[in-house]
Amino acid sequence: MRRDTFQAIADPTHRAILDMVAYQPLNINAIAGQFEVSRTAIYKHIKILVECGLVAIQQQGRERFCEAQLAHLSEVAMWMDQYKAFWKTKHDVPEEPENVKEKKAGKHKKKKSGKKK
Amino acid sequence: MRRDTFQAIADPTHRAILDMVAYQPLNINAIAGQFEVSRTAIYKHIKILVECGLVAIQQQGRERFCEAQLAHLSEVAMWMDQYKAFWKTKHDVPEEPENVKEKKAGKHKKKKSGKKK
DNA sequence: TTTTTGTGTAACCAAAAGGTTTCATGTAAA
DNA sequence: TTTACATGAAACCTTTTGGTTACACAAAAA
Repeated sequence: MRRDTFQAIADPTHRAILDMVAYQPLNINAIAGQFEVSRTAIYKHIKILVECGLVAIQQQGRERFCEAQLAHLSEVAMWMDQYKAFWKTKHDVPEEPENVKEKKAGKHKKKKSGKKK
Repeated sequence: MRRDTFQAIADPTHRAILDMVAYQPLNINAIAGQFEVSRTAIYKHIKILVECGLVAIQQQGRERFCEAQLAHLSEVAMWMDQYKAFWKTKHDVPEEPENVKEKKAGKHKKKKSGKKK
């Protein structure tokens, strides 16, 4: 099971949880209540975030409050920093490469000799 | 199948491929030759990167050269930007978009002047 | 021409991801 | 105490991921 910051923020649910607790700690039930899936499923997501160091848990009575520990995002930031020149100098609307359009249009299409079975 | 930039860069193999082709296009065999796993496995990774728009493919004869299209990283950067305060303040590396123009391709991180937060 | 090289893809497989239900346990409330 | 609540975790299931081998085919080389 991969447990790094890149993997952690790859999951949309993880990002949603981080968005929720970024500015105010919430207990686990409060977080789970915002999602369609079960509390257990959300609990597993939170557990992963804790293992990655992106969320810290603070016990208060029988409740456990999750608070964001976003410093670990710097790992991602540092990796991206080396490529910042490739997208910061341009506008922030990325262009779609031709190959992607072809692939999305249909896999049977070839660039040159179009005979494929 | 998730096909977004966050998911794309979550995979260490994907990041390694991007690192390889960031500054020079390489054909698929050349990329696959750098990994332990089979060419087919690497091909699938490249395909995902193409579908995410992070790699573009340019055909030359029977070879297909992969080149990085890192503009899509801005999606990740924009999400992280909102939390920059949580980890940027310790390094004190503020952003100043007006001064970025002299930045060229390269791994050098430049110190910039100006205050954002 | 024939052979080799570079690539695309199908079929298959094991492991991991991501969900569920169920139950155990500690704390708070009645 | 008894009950309700908040959480942790086990057992299980289905789908996705990430790999393999085998093969097809076009382009380059011999």
